[in-house]
Amino acid sequence: MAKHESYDCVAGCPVEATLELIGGKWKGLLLYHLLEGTQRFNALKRMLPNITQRMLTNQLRELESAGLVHRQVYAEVPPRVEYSLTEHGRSLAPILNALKTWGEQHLDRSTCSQDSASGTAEQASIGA
Amino acid sequence: MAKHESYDCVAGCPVEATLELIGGKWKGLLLYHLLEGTQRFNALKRMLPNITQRMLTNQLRELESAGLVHRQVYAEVPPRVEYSLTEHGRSLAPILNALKTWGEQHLDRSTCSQDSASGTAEQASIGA
DNA sequence: GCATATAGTATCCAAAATGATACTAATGGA
DNA sequence: TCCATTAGTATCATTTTGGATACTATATGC
Repeated sequence: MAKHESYDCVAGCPVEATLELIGGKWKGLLLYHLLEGTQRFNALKRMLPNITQRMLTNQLRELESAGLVHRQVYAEVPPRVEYSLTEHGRSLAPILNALKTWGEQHLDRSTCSQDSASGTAEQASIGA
Repeated sequence: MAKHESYDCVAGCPVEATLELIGGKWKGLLLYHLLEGTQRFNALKRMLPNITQRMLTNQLRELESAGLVHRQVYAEVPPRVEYSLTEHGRSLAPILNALKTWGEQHLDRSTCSQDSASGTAEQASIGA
């Protein structure tokens, strides 16, 4: 999504601005996983099997410059880098949970490859 | 943002899926404005001064196919088309409000051109 | 001496999103 | 007769995103 520097909105501007921070391809996911606690680079990579290193680095750096994520480097070999949410990032928790809840209630679950509930059918397909 | 068809996430998937629905460049804004009620095409265009017709049509159509927005065409001349939220769309209200509140509290207000509160300075700039 | 692991970079390319601009139809009013 | 209005389309160019691939450093274990 292209950034817009001058928000030409009068009313909904903060909505767009917030959406821009968390709207990268993997950012929602990353934030969501980091909500569970500090994670190393490779741990995150394992959680997102299809992400490339480039994108993982990239998205994490963007989250870092947005002040949402803290990056802690340990001078060891092999290197160790731990990522965690800042206070700022943790304050997104209600939003992330709202997104998750809405998605679970309103989107067809079948798009997700695996999930615990596969027999129960109380989920609404989009048209409903 | 590129769509991903097969959500490779096990846990945060609904977060990403929901984000995809509302993550278009103007979608957050459009949904936010439609929360206030039914709007005609040109009314929306006036609310988003920098949007092009192409993008407005485009984003509205996408919201429509996502089942979030209803498009009512009146066979008049000149044409009249009214856009409103579906139930599905209205159910996003908590999310949109959460995004707005978070943005107001955590983002530097100065990026926004105009807004009512310009004297009070209780907003935190990003670094805080 | 060599492979392994970690957390990256660098480069190039493809695809998707967005923007600019010009065009349309039908009717009412000046 | 001509212009304005509405809600679009069509076409093209540009920008932004995302993906593939190959490359790096260095201590450790074998």
